[in-house]
Amino acid sequence: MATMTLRDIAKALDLSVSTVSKALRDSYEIGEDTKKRVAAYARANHYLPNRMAKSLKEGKSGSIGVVICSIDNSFVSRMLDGIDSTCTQAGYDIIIMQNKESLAQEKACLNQLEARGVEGILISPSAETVNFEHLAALKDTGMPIVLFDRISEQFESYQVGIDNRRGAFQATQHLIANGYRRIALLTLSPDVPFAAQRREGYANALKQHHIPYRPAFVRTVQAHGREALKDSVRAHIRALLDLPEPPEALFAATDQLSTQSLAALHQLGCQIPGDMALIGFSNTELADMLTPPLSTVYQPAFQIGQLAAEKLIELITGKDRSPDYETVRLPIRLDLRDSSRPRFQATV
Amino acid sequence: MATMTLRDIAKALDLSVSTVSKALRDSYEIGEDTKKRVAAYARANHYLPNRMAKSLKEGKSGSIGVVICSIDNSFVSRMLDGIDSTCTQAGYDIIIMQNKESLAQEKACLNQLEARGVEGILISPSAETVNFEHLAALKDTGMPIVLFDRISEQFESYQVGIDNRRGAFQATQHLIANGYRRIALLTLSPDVPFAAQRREGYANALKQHHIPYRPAFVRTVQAHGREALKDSVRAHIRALLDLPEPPEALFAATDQLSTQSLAALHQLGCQIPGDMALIGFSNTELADMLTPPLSTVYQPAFQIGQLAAEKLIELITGKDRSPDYETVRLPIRLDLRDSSRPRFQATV
DNA sequence: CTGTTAGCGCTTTCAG
DNA sequence: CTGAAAGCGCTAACAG
Repeated sequence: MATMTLRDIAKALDLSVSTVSKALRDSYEIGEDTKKRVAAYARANHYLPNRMAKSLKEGKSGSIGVVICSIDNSFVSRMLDGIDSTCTQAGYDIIIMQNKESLAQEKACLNQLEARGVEGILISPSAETVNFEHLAALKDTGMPIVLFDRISEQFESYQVGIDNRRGAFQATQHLIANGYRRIALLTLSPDVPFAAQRREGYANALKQHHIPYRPAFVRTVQAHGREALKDSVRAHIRALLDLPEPPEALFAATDQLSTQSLAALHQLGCQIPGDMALIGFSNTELADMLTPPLSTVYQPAFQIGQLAAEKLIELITGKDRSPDYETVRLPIRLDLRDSSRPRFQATV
Repeated sequence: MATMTLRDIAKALDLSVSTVSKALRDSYEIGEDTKKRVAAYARANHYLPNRMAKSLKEGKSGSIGVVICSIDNSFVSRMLDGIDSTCTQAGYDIIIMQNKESLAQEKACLNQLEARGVEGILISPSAETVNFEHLAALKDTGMPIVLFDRISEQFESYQVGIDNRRGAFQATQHLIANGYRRIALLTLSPDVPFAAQRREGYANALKQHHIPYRPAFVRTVQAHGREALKDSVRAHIRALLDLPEPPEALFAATDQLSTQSLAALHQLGCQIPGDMALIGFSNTELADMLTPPLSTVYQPAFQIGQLAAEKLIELITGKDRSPDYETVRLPIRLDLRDSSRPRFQATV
């Protein structure tokens, strides 16, 4: 009773295996009555086709690999939800692997997925991934790949994310519009493509408003682990506050960085936005309820996941006939709240 | 160059397929030099064993199925991280499926996973899952199953979660200790096992302190979708506030319910804890930074995931020889903050 | 309309 | 020490 196979049901019904197979797949070359008998027996005995066998035979696994930095991240899990929703609908299931911001791990994930026979890969590269040779090699193998979230201009492929330059530009410009001129940036290494793009957006906004770019105001967080990152953020913020002329506002260029900045500022007894205004990339639904309500650059996470998955499925099923690669940049939304309220405005 | 098989390498090295297979698995019956040649060629040509074939042959897939309500939930994703960490270490990979709180979906997930040949299943049942026949049937098939998070006393199996009764008891008792007597409960239907347990804990605490149980104070949220849930929470809270004698404190018995309650109370212009104290089940790292800082019943999510996965792997590998089922109930931690600060105490 | 056959890539007896 | 052969469960020609 363990697992029922086509042969079992063929034997029971005194048919051949292939007849049963075809009957189950509703082939035109099988008689109605036979189909019914087979279907009835299968249902009654809870027959489940063995997908490993089917996959092996057909050379298709019906699954899609997804590589992300960490599943324990609200922004990421929102994207995963989007990915899952379109994949499930299309009949694919997904195998999720975490690179934990390590290039070595990322390669291991990719190998696993390839060995598993996934039909395509959705990947948001690790923070250590500064070149894309391993992905290029995989792509040359014929594996459909779509980059999402952490997109890169160095790598030719389909990509879905946001316009990082523009998002960072808008956030910085918003601070400027609200009267801040000494604006710090907390971000990741410029080796990380999306971080470099956000850095540019920040710099461009300053430039456009004739505000000098001060290297001391641009802080690069290298740490990745949960605790290490927390400590690093705190150290950077303390360093900013200790500057002879400290900044009046901070733009945190990452989801994690934003919430950790808020925490660190609290811990250091810093008034927001009185002592330091704050805006960050963040998708937390709790932004409204934070102290103070946190201004955020909101990314359409679910939609990014959906679109990336749709694109990948087009590639897999060969619906995509276009010769060129395409990068979809979804618009961000600026959710302005108290943490970046205009300078010198009376507190409500 | 697409995918290299054992046959390809056998042909290239003028060996037989079985020799190559054995060489790669370092069999004692293969000569050292042959092994080296094979290994070298395999590495040089980026040979990856086809896991579908291996799985089919061995009847083992090397994968574990995980069913959760929704991946887009910080508590869940934390547990998933725990699961993934132990599974990856043990060489299993995981296939995650969402039931979206629907029993029908849950069954579909289970079928999928079974067909995929997973070697065991970790499941946190949907809110609609009030009986466990489908799980029992699957278990009788020989499929190792471990319930996590949403554990049930109706279903005999290995389970890992928290002591819901005790957690709810402690939370309620804390409110009582802080001077609140009119305490409302916002929870899910008692048909949901863990919700029933929390309800009991709440009731027991009241009873032990000779506080009457008022049905009007116990609100059951039926909705599940993101928006529907939000609306439902708001409606319930409004109803509570509109009572002739409204409650002074609220205990929200779920992660989602807690944050939505906070949001709703804000929206309705209610002071916390002045007009209504609040404590909730929640794992958000942002609790400290909410307005006001939110008192929470903190569950060791990562550890729940880890333990459940460890147990499952023991079952799969047959290390578990104990005849009886076991339910591990991890202790919760009460993180007390301002939202449930003592009644009549001066605001800081 | 139904059955026979071959084979997906791999592991595993069983012979050489 | 190496190879030939069978078979995991399924599908897809190709025959009947």
